[in-house]
Amino acid sequence: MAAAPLNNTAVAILLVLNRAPRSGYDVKQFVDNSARYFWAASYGRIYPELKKLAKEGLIEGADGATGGRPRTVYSLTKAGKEVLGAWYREVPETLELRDEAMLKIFFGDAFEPDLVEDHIEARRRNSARILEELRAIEPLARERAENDNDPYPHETLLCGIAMQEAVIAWCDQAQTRTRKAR
Amino acid sequence: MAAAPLNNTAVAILLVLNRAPRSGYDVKQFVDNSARYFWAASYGRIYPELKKLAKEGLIEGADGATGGRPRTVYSLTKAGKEVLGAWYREVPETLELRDEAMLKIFFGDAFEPDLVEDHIEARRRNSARILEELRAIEPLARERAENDNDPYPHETLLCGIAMQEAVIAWCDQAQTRTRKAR
DNA sequence: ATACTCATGTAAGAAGTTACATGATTAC
DNA sequence: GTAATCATGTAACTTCTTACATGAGTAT
Repeated sequence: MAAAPLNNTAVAILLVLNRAPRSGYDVKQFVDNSARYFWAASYGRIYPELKKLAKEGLIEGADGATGGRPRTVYSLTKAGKEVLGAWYREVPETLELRDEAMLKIFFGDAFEPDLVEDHIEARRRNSARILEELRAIEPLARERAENDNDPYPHETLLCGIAMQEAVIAWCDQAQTRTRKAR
Repeated sequence: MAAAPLNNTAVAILLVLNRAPRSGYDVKQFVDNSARYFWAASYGRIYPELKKLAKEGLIEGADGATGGRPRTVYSLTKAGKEVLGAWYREVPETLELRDEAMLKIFFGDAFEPDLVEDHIEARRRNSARILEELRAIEPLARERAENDNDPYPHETLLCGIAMQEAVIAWCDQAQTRTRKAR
């Protein structure tokens, strides 16, 4: 069977399971607590995808029930590691942004200036909130980077911080400039 | 009939038609040439959505054939303007990013350092290419902002430039830091 | 002539969200 | 006991991409 290309959910699952065996629930938690700002996955896709990957032999499930609570813990198979390695080597990479506030600002001329300013302000608040969250976990991430000798999660966090700071700075400048022009 | 919430394609269509009547083809062109970096739309969604919006009475089509080439030019109805205005006033706003390079970098520890560096480099090139494109159209956008007395498209362009610059700066720093650690 | 752009559309399938349903365990 | 969290899943629906098909006009 030809290797079907890995979808967004599949790569997230394989990457997470490559670190350690986990349940579907835990995969979702891990993604939410780490890659959430640049990669999303929902239960509605994770569970079907786990079954599909298991059927294809890229992962395998084992019973990991804790007490009476049923639980399936999945781990990568050798085939799964190979497919993941091949995917990792590929270079053309998705880069998609969907930014509704920016869309509203772009088309702002057709609406009242006050409304546009609200959206610049909303965009600012959104970035400020994310920035706060990122900064809150940054010390821990830095510590982990040193302890585990793995700089990458911390580095991507720094990228997120830099991006949010850039947007916030722009919001401030844009507000000043457009206010002055009124 | 209760107002169905506007989807991503619908808002793009309404915003574009609110500026001036256009064909489906032209809507796509306009979005591609302006909002492309933070809002995407495909023909496969635009044409069905045009019919749906027309059926709902938010837009209406008129024959705009040029010679023997058939063409339907759509324009916003009064109802469409109202729905668009209501949408514009809403504040909770989608903000989604899907950044495959960042995902690969995050999970880089499980792979060879050279590969991770390739992905940082790829991410940098990607942002550099976008930045070049944005900078190329910036002078024209600035001129238009002054002539049309509409600062917003130029402002969002400046935001895009700032974001790309931030990512590029981070790529440079991340490469230096992770190389040093090797 | 031939290649490109204009212009509209459909079919098929993948991907995705959201809401719902179920039940166990744990912390208060 | 009750609320929150752990844990798994499905159903219904929307959205979206991609590929294909068609044909007219335009520039070389």
